[in-house]
Amino acid sequence: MIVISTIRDVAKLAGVSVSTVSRFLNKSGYVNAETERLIKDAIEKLNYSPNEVARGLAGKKTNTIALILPDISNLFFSDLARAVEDVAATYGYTVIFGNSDDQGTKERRYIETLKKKYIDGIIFASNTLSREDSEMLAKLGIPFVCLDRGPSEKNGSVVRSKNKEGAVMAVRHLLDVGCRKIAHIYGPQDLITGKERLNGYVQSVQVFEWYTPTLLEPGDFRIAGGMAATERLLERHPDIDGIFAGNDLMAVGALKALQRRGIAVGCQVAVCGFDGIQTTEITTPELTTIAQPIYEMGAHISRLLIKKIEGVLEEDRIYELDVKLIARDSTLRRKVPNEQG
Amino acid sequence: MIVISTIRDVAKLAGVSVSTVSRFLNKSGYVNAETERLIKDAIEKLNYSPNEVARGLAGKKTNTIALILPDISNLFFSDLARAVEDVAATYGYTVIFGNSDDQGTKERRYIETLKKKYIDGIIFASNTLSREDSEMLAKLGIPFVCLDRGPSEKNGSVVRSKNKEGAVMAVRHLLDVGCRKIAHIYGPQDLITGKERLNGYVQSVQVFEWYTPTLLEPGDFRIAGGMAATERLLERHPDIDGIFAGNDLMAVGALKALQRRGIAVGCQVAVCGFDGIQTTEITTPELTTIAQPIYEMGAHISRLLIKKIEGVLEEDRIYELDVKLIARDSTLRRKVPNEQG
DNA sequence: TGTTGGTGTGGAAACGGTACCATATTGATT
DNA sequence: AATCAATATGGTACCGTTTCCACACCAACA
Repeated sequence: MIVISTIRDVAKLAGVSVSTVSRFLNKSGYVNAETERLIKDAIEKLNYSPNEVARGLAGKKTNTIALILPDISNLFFSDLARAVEDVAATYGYTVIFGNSDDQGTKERRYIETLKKKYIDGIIFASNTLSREDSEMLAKLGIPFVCLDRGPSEKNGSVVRSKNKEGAVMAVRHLLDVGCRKIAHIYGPQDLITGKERLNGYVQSVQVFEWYTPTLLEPGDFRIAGGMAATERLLERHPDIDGIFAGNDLMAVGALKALQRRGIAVGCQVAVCGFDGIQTTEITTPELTTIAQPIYEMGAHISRLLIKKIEGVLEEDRIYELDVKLIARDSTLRRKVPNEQG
Repeated sequence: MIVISTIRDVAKLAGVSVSTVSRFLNKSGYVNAETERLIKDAIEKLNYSPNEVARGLAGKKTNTIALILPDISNLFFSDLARAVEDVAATYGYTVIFGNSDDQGTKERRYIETLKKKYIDGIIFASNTLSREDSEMLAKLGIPFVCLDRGPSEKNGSVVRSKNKEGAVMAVRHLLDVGCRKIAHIYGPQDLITGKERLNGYVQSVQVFEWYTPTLLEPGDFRIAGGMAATERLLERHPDIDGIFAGNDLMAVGALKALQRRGIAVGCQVAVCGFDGIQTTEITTPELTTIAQPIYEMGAHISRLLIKKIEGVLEEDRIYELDVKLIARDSTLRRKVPNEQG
């Protein structure tokens, strides 16, 4: 067993007081250049590094943040988590993660635990945060930021992308490649992502005479839901030639359902997703999608939280990031323009 | 700002000493039934719950474990992470994660940080842990367990699956569906998964006259690597009718390369992967794979670590979990037996 | 010459728990 | 009546930091 040295050991070896060492470590207050050398040497010799737990207790700062998300095994969130951790590590923060499965109880349990652990701040990528909880956090003085939330409450800063605008882009793209009857599989309406994308779709298509509300079909943001929704759509409207899915997973489901019916994706029916997860490159044909800057969102939200923690930032804001159309083979139709891949 | 109460507040309100409250909280030592009631009431009234940081400092136990993996955005590891967190939460542990990108330096940096934070134990799903590091951890008395490591060193317990056996299963399956010239795209040979799967393949095929070492091609366990390897294989052996890829991502790459050449996957060339990640259900055709029980591995390794932490477990062992063939359309050939899907 | 103000340092009380040790009471045992 | 073990409780040092406060020194300034 190795013996770990403490600040007292350093102080003793350097022949100064504990306070002086502490002042040196934190660059707070005066330390003579000469003394500094002594302390540095002692630290070197003892291979000392400060105990973070003791620091946490004394200073109520643990250099740890938490990331609460619905499910880390969901592609979107694992990408996000990667970004969050990258940025956090850069700033010297450690990341704790928790899966909420979109259940308020689980989320609350995490908050409870995190509070006891003096976590410095929380990122909610989960959307079950209730008003009471957010107020509680505010009262406790725990900084937090949210992903994909509406501006409904005064709940911290929010990072999201231009969902409605993206939906408009998707529809326009489908029209551009020649679609004349476009259906939409929309996501859960308690999620801003589900709602805004639906809004964008409706706004874009309602001017056309072919539009009818039966071209709308609900999905659950998952593959199976996308498949089922597609089946129902084809039942009602065998003549649709374009599907805009509320997210990529449902688009994958649509792809599978179409293929199962022997419908050629791209030629007969064009499919466009939303999110830009890695999986879209894996399907055959590759999936056209409105890509959110997932990594950037994670990096941004993470930086935001850290700024809040360190007091650099005070007012809460909503940040809307740009989305980007990535046209691929799932929307490759007759009138092929000789542009991007 | 809410005022948080301490154990002293509870003691005062209950009219007992701090020690008694502590004894009650930890169920250590005697506490009279009457006193217990008083304490319980006080705790209730003050909405008290013990400060984990102070506990950590006093007891050197933080109820926090760390999960070091190459990249959380990699499907395999995000599945694993989900399992680890689920189990950890059940046992009252919180999970910190870190991306090592398989770089020893990053890994070492995490260890350094975790040590200072009195983390209770570490799971290494990353394979860059050096002998010195593992010895250091042992000296520091920090329990740890590893995923997918060889028994080379005396480094904690190891959880992995039957890689060689799985490779043998893969080859047998390819032969069963009628393949007569099977190539193998192997993974990095510094990983036990890469090595053992290659072993299994070679052992299974070397008895056949068609076998030649040029049917082996290295890959990097990623999609692009799988594509490139497939290209090279087809160059050398245009007549191969089966490909066993060392993991699913490379199998996806093979799929893409074959499709790009207009080769019908399943009919002309059968493809089998290894791992059983979700993505295998998304490709067209769906990918046959040797599935590792990923969730189970994560759950198991996590339970193992917790047992080590709590002293229930002492000797280190290697646990080898069973793999399972999941036959899908990517290996659907002429002689179709009317069995499973 | 007494008063500033910057520089440099140490002592000690927090932070919020745990755990060891001392002490007290009780009923049973010898 | 003395001894003992089980029950019950309190006091306090300790975990390893930070931070506040007191104090000392020195140069400059009025």
